[in-house]
Amino acid sequence: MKQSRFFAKTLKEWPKDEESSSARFLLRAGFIDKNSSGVYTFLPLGLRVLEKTNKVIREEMNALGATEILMPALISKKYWQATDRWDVDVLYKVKDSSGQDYGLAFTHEEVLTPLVKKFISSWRDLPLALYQIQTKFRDEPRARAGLLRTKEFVMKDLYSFHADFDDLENYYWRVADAYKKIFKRFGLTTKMVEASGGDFTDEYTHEFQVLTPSGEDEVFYCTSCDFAQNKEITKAKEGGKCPKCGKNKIKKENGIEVGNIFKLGMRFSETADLSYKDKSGRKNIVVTGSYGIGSSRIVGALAEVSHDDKGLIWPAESSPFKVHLIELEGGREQALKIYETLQDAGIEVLYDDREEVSAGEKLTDADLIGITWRAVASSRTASQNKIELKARGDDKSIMVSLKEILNHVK
RNA sequence: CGGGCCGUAGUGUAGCGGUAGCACGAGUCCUUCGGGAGGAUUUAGCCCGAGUUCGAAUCUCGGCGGCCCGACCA
Repeated sequence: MKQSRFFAKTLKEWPKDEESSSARFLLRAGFIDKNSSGVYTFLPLGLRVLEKTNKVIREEMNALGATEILMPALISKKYWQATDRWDVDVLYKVKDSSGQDYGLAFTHEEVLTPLVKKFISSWRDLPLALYQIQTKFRDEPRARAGLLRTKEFVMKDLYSFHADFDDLENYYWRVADAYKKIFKRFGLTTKMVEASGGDFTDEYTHEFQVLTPSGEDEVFYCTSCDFAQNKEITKAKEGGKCPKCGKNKIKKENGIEVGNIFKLGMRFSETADLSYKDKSGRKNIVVTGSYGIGSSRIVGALAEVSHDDKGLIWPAESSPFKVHLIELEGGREQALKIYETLQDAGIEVLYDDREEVSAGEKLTDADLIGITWRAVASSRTASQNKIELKARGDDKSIMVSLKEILNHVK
């Protein structure tokens, strides 16, 4: 992709009013554009990061044996009434021209449960796991911090259906492992934290929290064992005794919730009469679980956690491009050759071919955008017949040949 | 939804009752070219409404919008 033709521009100034560093960087570097409070456009750079995020999530969901579907966002009132959720505060309500009421989905149990009812009848149909990656709407009383809390956001939601609680339990922990793997691939360090199940279950649920001072949740965890609980439910105190291992190693930190997993049990299936016939022909209620990952929020969390004073630093799996190729004075011929070579090798490259843009500006932009690898071609590098290669997080660059560059960045 | 701060060219700001200015951006031309270049020239603005006043970007009230704190957060 040639940058001269790319729909993205960095801003010379910091966006005014924004305090959250992820919002400041994502806006200034041209990843997103604010349309109104809590509502954003994903510009090409931001969209690429979002798609990378979704790609990783898809791979891990498919590995769990889950199947992808896409449900509607516009949901007729009757579905919300069936679960008694037409009047929840976060539901956006709309009317069509004939006066029909709809709610914009903030979650999809209402759609999913009646859907699978049409498909599940026998023990042979279970277990079943379906997921989607889709835009959710929530009438947040207070959007904040760029992509971290928005009114419209992209979320992966997975729902599983089981013959009994044992099977749910087993699957639940498999999903937990998949989640850990996903966040690890993003380079995000997360804590799996016990939290309240809200209206859904008396049992604890688990949240995946990225620990950072700017997170809006508070997490109490033990530095000696794996105990971790959300402030909402914990009895642990900072510096106090760990209820699990007994040591005085409780620490308090803020976190960004990037995922959660729920054992719904029979909460929705019972009221919806979602059931199956077991091997002896007896009717049983289906046991369910639901599992979410906020993929647009992950983009925000990555920006929040991974940057320096010059700009963003994308981990390899999230970077909008693999290589940012910077052409400086006298580097045209060399740059074109690298560009072609990388493209032929299937490596995504953003080629800064802009003319009449100063070297300083190009390099500053590259730091701001934060693509994992930066390659510079100039008269200086051309004379040595090498390319200057630098990882965004590193101070030092190395001189490599055209062949070597492929080994480094692939 | 309570509280606070704030709305001036595309962006960032100055003006604090009396001719709306600066920088960046964008356009044109010349010179530059390894860390947001220099000169010339052009372009573009007071969130909306009411009130006070001879006169309002400026004061008052209302609305709308943004950010932050809190409440809320399937």
